[in-house]
Amino acid sequence: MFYICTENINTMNSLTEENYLKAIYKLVDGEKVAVTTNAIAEKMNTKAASVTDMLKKLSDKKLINYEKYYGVKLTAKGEKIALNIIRKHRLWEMFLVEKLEFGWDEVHELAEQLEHINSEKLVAQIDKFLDYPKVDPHGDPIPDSNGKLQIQKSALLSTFKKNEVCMMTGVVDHSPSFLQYLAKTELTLGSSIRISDINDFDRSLQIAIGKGKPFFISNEVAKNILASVK
Amino acid sequence: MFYICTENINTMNSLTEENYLKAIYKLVDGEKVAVTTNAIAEKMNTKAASVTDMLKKLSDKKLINYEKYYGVKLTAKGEKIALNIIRKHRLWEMFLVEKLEFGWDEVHELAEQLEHINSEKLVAQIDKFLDYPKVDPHGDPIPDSNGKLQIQKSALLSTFKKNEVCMMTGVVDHSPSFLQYLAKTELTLGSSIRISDINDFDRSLQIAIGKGKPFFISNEVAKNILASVK
DNA sequence: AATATTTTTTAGACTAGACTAAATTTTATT
DNA sequence: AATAAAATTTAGTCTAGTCTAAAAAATATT
Repeated sequence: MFYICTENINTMNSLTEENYLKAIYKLVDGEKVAVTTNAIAEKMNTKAASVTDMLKKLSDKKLINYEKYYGVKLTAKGEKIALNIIRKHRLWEMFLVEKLEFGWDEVHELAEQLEHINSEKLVAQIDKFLDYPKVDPHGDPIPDSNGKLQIQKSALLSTFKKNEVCMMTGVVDHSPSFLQYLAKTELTLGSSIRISDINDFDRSLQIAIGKGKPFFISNEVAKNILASVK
Repeated sequence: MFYICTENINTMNSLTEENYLKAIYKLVDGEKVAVTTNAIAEKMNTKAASVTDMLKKLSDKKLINYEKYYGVKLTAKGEKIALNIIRKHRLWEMFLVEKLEFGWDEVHELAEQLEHINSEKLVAQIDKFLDYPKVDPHGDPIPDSNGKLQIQKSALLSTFKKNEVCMMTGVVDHSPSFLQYLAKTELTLGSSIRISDINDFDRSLQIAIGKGKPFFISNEVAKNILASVK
């Protein structure tokens, strides 16, 4: 059963409130479990006591369902707001990479600022300007203006078998250091990857991109690359 | 005598501090007089008492010279920060109009948000993307990255004489209603204007744009249009 | 020059959001 | 089941920025 939120989400929420909603959304991550106070505190780089205060506030605003000592879930409205922020974040990242020559490892922090700019028209125009992209520079799906998210079915590169061919669709680790490492290889979104060998010793892979010559990647790297069968 | 600020202006200032500095800069407007507390309060839509508090704070940070009961002036550093915000504001306005199909009457509010985004690279790239514009969509000059402002020598359209030809370079009134009025005429930045007649009765003007046919504008309108001799 | 008016500042209070320390509730361990 | 440990909440404090009301200084008026 699905509830779709038709409420107007463009009531003013503070920057802090928006960041809490986003953090809760990311901690839920598809699962139906309630999010704990400590988990939010860690994600927000703040203390549990501060989180409790904010949870009361968000609960009063009907953006989360909050039960003392139990945890929180987003309401339909809260989730829609969170998805709208994520939409803006990913569209801005795409804009920075596609139009302003930013590297995919340097857009995150800046998008954290830009995602809070409040203007429906701006978002719509950026979307149009980019020709309605479906994923951001890291392969993460961009929610549509109704907060609908296209779920992409991808698996970790580490789960593919020898000689299989797949296409890189995203990354798990978004850290600049990992993205910078990838930039040194030929591994980018859309790369056609063939697993030419798997080494039993350390589970490292030998892969080839397109018709290029094979090279090694560690199992650690393979576990942070998303790919879909062709 | 001119003092050029070579200090790093990228120390963090709050959004509120930035808005105060901008307000003070705009109130000084080239003149050397000190700005009064009440004037700032009015511009910031706040109360004089709140302004006094902030002036102390900005004074402690060496961004303004503040003497009790006398008024304030920006220090070189304060002025540089203000100009940097104005630079960002005008570049964003230009971006919205040139790239995202915004009208010149609807960009101001949005640019008020965008001007506080903190990223040197972003500003540099937007500037480059727009091919280093010298003026914003309203004809206001865009300060360069050192905070230098190209002063444009323009006069009010109401000061020109009969049969003179000039080019529209800007507007005095930036309100959406005035800009929307102009959009209904052919008066835009760069328009070649010939004063075909001046009516003694109400000081209204008959003007022609390029080779178009003449039409009337009130003196009130003429007083809000900037133009330079060809 | 004395008084009235306006402007500005001070003093004290409020809100959002954060913190520490203490209290409470839940969960884990014996 | 009793107790220990961990998680969470409460209570009280702090800062930034705002406010009102009162005090002080500057300006204007008689």
